[in-house]
Amino acid sequence: MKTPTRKEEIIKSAAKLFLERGYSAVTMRDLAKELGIKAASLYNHISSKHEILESLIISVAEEFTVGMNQIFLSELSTLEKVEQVIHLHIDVTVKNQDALGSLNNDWMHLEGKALPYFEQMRNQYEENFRQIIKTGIAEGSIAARDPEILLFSVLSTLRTLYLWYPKKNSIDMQTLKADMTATMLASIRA
Amino acid sequence: MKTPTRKEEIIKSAAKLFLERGYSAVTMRDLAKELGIKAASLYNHISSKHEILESLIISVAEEFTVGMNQIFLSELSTLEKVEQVIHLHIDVTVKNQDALGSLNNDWMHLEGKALPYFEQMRNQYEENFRQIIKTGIAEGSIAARDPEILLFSVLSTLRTLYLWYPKKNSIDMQTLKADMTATMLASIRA
DNA sequence: ATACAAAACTAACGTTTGTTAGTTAAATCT
DNA sequence: AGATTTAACTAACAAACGTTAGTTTTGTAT
Repeated sequence: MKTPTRKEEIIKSAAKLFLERGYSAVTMRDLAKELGIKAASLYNHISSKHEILESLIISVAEEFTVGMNQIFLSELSTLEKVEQVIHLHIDVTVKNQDALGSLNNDWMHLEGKALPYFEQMRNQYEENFRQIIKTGIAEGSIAARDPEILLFSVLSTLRTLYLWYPKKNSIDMQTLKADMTATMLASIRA
Repeated sequence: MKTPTRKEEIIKSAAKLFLERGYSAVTMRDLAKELGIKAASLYNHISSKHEILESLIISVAEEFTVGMNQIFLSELSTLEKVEQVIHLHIDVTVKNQDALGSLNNDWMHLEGKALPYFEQMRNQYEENFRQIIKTGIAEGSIAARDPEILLFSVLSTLRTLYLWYPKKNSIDMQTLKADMTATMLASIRA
């Protein structure tokens, strides 16, 4: 647990506010007030509001991408791969709770190269997941329903976890993983 | 198909832009440009930006509330109730595609009485759904897992449908309802 | 005590924001 | 045709926006 730099503290506070109100509705003065300083002081540590959004979203997106690629290229069975994806999602979400708000709702406000870069990661991620599901259907381990519906059904739940997890921290990590995995596997299993 | 009033056209355009960029990121000048007029002209038809958001969100929320109450109070079996809720969600989503963006992401920007009113409807909706699920678990028709996880899993998928449906309009309504219902019932069934 | 770096401050900038006031053009009704 | 309604316009406002420049305070190391 190294002590965070001031920049990291700013980004963390920003993530929290972005989650509550959305990127566009949070002003630099709001963010400054949250930290007990003036808006201009923020610029000793960060170069723009956009930089904050970018560093929030891109780092988490890369974490998802790396994890998914690893699973996709592994030698696991199809259902084991799905299970790993679920665990990946839970882990990344729990570790980056607030940032996931921006990733899900404010990615369209990314600027410059960051936007296509993000979109490409996101598409790649979905495509990998789609392939896993299609393979499962072909080999009979996953139900023969429309693959888009199966994909979107699982992905929706995973992507919305950030909204629910913080409110139900009575649930321990063990139960969360076990019950979520059971529920989602049941939804797609043949 | 009655011809829409100018006000309705404005609200419809607003819904589309709010969906794409979020309420706070859309300016009255953006909205005016979309309609081919000047920003000031909007105020001949609407009284404020907030009014637009409010009418978008509240009307759809009420539609959900009415539908859910009807199902909740019906004599159907638990699983039939869940099925009806799924159908309700699909119907309302397809009919109000764009407005669902605001409902899901911008409800916190509601002002005055509209905010607590919305929150109350939303809580009531979730509570009704929770009761249905708990009853199902008690009577053995629904899997004995954490009810919060079952609830959030199904609700997440339903609430995110507005993001997927427009992109996959190759899928016909018949298949959509059938496959979604099958998938989600499988996820919670005992 | 002095020097240096980190992090705050005040003041201000040019834009953009939602909105109002007052006026004009087009469409509909009598 | 004249009157009325509908819906557009131009011009402008005060407030809030992200950001810059220059300065002062605070904490740490010599």
